[in-house]
Amino acid sequence: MTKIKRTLVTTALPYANGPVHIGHLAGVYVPADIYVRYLRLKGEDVLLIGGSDEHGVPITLKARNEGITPQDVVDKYHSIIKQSFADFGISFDVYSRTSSKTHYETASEFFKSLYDKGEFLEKESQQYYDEEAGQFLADRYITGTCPHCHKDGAYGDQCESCGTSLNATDLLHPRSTISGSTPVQRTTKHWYLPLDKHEAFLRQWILEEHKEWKPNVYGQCKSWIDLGLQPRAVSRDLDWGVPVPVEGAEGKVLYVWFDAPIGYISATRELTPDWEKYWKDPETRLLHFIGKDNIVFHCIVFPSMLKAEGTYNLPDNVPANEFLNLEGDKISTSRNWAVWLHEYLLDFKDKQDVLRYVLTANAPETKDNDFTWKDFQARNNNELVAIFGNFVNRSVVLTQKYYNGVVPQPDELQDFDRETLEGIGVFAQKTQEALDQFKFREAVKEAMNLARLGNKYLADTEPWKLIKTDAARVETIMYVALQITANLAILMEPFLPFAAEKLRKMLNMGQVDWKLCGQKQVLQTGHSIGEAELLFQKIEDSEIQAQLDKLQASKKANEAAARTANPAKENISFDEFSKMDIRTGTILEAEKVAKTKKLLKLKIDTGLDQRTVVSGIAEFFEPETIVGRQVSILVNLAPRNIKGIESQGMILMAEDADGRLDFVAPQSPVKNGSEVR
RNA sequence: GCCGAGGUAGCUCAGCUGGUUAGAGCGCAUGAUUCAUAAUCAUGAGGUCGGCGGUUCAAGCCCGCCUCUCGGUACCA
Repeated sequence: MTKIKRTLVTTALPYANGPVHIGHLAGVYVPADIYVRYLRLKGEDVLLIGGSDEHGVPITLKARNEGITPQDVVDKYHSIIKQSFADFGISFDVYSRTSSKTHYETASEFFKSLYDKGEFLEKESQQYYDEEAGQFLADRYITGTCPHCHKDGAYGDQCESCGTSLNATDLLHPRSTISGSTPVQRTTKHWYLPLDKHEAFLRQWILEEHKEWKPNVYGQCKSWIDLGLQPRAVSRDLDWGVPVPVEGAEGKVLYVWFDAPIGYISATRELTPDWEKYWKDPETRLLHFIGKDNIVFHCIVFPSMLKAEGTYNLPDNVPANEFLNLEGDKISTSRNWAVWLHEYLLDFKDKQDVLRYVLTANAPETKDNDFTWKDFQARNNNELVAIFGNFVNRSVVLTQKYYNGVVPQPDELQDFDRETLEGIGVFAQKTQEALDQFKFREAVKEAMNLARLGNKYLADTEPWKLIKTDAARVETIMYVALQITANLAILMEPFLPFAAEKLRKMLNMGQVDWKLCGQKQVLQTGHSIGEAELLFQKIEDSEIQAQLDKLQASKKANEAAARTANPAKENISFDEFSKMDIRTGTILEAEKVAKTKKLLKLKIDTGLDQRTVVSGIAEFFEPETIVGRQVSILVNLAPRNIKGIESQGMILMAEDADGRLDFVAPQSPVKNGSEVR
């Protein structure tokens, strides 16, 4: 086992096409920040790396839609994100961006290094090219008719109507969304990272040597490796990104997934000339904090890149979190179903620690979790205010009242005093053990337990009563209570840095010294503390209601948007319409197609014949309930084999805004085989 | 369908290599208390550990089947 001298912590680079929300925070930035603050307090050599991920097609699309440049888009979001992180207290050593000059150089060098070593495959393929715009088209820039469901408006990579992932070259009637022209296929060359060649290594490295990774991470890796790894293109034909640094690669950039993780390296390089020490010295430990959507990149793809390059360390652990939901629904940027960090910071001024606490105490460590405003309020009022803030306030107020703020001289300790002082060490120890294992939820709970210990100590000793009868005893009691208070000022620092600092100021403690954490004497007798000040404020119902109203408003806006029907397709002639032969028919039999989720095999009496149709409606209808129903069926659609069944025709369905399907059929019984027109 | 992760008190979660009456916090009830932002402290109620079957002296934990949730993947004429 190599001795660890330093730690490099990376946090997933937020994509610069929108601000940061609580899901990002809970999954990545809050735990990473807690961990790094903890290591720093222990005096360890550690760096926290972050930055904005600014390349990729979605950003170019957003720029085009808004009539601005991609650089404008990323400039806008990069500054919002960077500022909100800073205000929130995520203690990055560097927060960079992938549009920086250093990153272009680093990513180019990295590519060049793998290229020179022959680690890439070169492959030519057919891609669509827009002759009017003079450029190759990314999949998202092409729309056309889906070859599966025959709906218009499918994208080159996916049909949003039926959900199928596509190759752009499969689309019928493709159109460029840039110029509207019909693109032509051209041959283009790309480089591929042969992940399949690294499979044996990955199997050994992850499945054998990293059994200690979190179950969700380990399991997902195993799933992917067992599924078989494919070569992955590392370049694309696009003009936004890091140019591929080889001859004859004009108009090609590095694929965003390839350049983004290299952003960690670039950022480190911007930070320190010693960057190689953090990336290549085997005595450095590399940790990636990410969300579960990023597991494949950080456990399979990026390590393969690093391994192929040959001089870099591989990650030691990848403590990926699950997802956070919001009030029962999935967080969504496009649907504006989120609590945005920059808005939170305005709505809840100086309450960074409240959000940090709630997201830590309710972190999605082992499974998806739900954030609710009611829980947010309860945790603030019942835990931060009532347990932690209240205990601190009690001990400081009493000290002011009895001793003018001077830490008293303890008299002889009783057993209960000794047990309580021992308890400080126990909770400090438990907190640290949990932090060492990335169990942040448990860690913050143990830290809170120290405050509970304080409340219990005061309740049991009742100094406000003894002050009248046994003043000497009260000196001991207040001494002990103050040691707990001072310990809290240290122990809470990783979790609640703002409150911890305020508390240290209140106690006139000066700099945090983690070595004192868990000690029985942190404040010396005779030391003067300041006036009591509330660490946390109660949050009123009205504030919570305002947030709920805000969410309700975006829900309404979404519903309104969903009600807007898609624009009409271009006109066709009557002849074109009459080519379609639609008839009424009756479902005679229906059964689920084995091993599928959506498919029903239907037998239809079309009035002409009885035929079999496979239809993707199983999610909405039980087979037995639709037998006997009349339907409309397109009878002259070319037959197609689906899951080994010849499907002869297509049942017409209407799709509701939420994706629900319903039959399009006559209102009253009509003879089977009647023409629909 | 296949792969992965989950399903433990009303809510959020712990439960080590299977071992005595299954735990914590919040919420709830009762009592104590007033230094404190009606905060705190104590006590209590509440669980057929998703379901069925099996292995075992013993299963929340192991095995098989089923079921629900989340993610990935296949299917959608």
